[in-house]
Amino acid sequence: MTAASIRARVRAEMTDEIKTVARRHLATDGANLSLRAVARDLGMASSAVYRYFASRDELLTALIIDAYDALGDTAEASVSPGRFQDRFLSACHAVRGWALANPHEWALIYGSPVPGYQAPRDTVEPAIRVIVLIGTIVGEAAAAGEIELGEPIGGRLGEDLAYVAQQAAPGAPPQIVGSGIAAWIHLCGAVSAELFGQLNNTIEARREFFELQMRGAASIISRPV
Amino acid sequence: MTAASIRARVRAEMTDEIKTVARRHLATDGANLSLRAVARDLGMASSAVYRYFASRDELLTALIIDAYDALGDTAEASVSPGRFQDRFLSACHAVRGWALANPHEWALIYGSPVPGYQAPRDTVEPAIRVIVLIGTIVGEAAAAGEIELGEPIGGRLGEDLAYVAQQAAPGAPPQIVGSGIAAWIHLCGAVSAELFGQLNNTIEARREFFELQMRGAASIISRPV
DNA sequence: TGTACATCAGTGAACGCGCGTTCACTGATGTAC
DNA sequence: TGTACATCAGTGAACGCGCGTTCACTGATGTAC
Repeated sequence: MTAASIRARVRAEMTDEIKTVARRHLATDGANLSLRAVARDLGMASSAVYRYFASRDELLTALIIDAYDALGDTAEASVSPGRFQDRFLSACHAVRGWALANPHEWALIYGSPVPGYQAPRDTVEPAIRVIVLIGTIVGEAAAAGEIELGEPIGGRLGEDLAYVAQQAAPGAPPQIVGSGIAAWIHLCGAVSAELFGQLNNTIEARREFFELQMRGAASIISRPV
Repeated sequence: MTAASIRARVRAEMTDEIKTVARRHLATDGANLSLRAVARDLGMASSAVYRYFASRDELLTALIIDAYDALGDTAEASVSPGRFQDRFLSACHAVRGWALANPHEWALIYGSPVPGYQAPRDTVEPAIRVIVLIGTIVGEAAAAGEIELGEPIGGRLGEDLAYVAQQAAPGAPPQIVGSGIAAWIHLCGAVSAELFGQLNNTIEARREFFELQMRGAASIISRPV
């Protein structure tokens, strides 16, 4: 191993360490996490962090990308061949499981936008992994004839959906793409509701309730309204 | 009008003015709104605000309660007698309309929790107005026979739902309460997705897509899975 | 009606704190000859 | 192999800022007799 590559590895490890500590700070500070506090926890001068991240926002961006990727990895890994509903539910439970294990990272990517923070372009690709996964599951089920097609969707919405289909799931019927996005939105809403406290003192059987909801979403996809 | 009541009115007006300015600051600062900045905008010393609110958190609480109440008023006012689906969709569109008009207040009440902020008890009652409204709509439709009952729900979730039904909609079958809560969660998820940017560069026909989703939610309620 | 007192809104200075970012620097480590 | 130089991680002080909250105070307005 060359000296240069050792240096690169040490640098990568330090970068990871900063991100790990920063992730911990998400719990207490949310998206207002403080560079100085992170540096303090690492026992280094706050200015040293600037060797690794050009600004606080860049660190935040790195955390966001990592969160999307970790969630994407988890969701993708959870899906194995099988029937539509099983695959869909696996993905949903994987998303929920990751979110429960990493609530503050979930809030970072699916919570209220951080005022003044503008996500750069390179967040887009990791950001769409879950919806692309759901699109794939739904598209394959449609191709396998497991899904009844609903009425075609016209108007502006029909065009939007046709465009998304063309970009992300060529060949998939637009109305299926619409159901897929709707299911994904319900999924995110269900996870956020649980995580952000909307079910407190109301529903304790959360996994069952989540499953009930996602079965409903799946049923709309396979037997549309 | 007695002198005392004049003073009380002036005080109430000043309180309102502070809240109005603070609401404006939600747009730029989110839930980190700064008491000093609010006072500055009002042309008064920051310490003067303490005549009206004991702390920053108390001001935040007032904004939260007001937001829940404004949303509750709007939703309740939108619902007139009629068939189940119309009533439900009216409520959904009213919620979405209010959220689009007041995005930062929506984020305050349905976005990620503010780190370190603990909502006091008096936020609970305003907070549940929308879900209570949906519960009422669903319950009345069930009583009128517009809704097919699904399979009874057993286990822990069944108990939770039975308890909620007993508290909030006496007489309503628990499985209907479950569908109502699920629909409300999808509603919140759909509004948040639109507001928090999840549909950017994907779906432009937002109202239509929202309607499609809420029709789906309504259909699950009236013809359960 | 007039006067003494109480109430209360608002001021301005201060406390003690934390923040992001910059900058000149030190010293270790690597590279080229 | 030894030396001169370049690279780069990390330091510590500083800049300029904003924050929530407290406190002693002023002065206007209301109340009780």
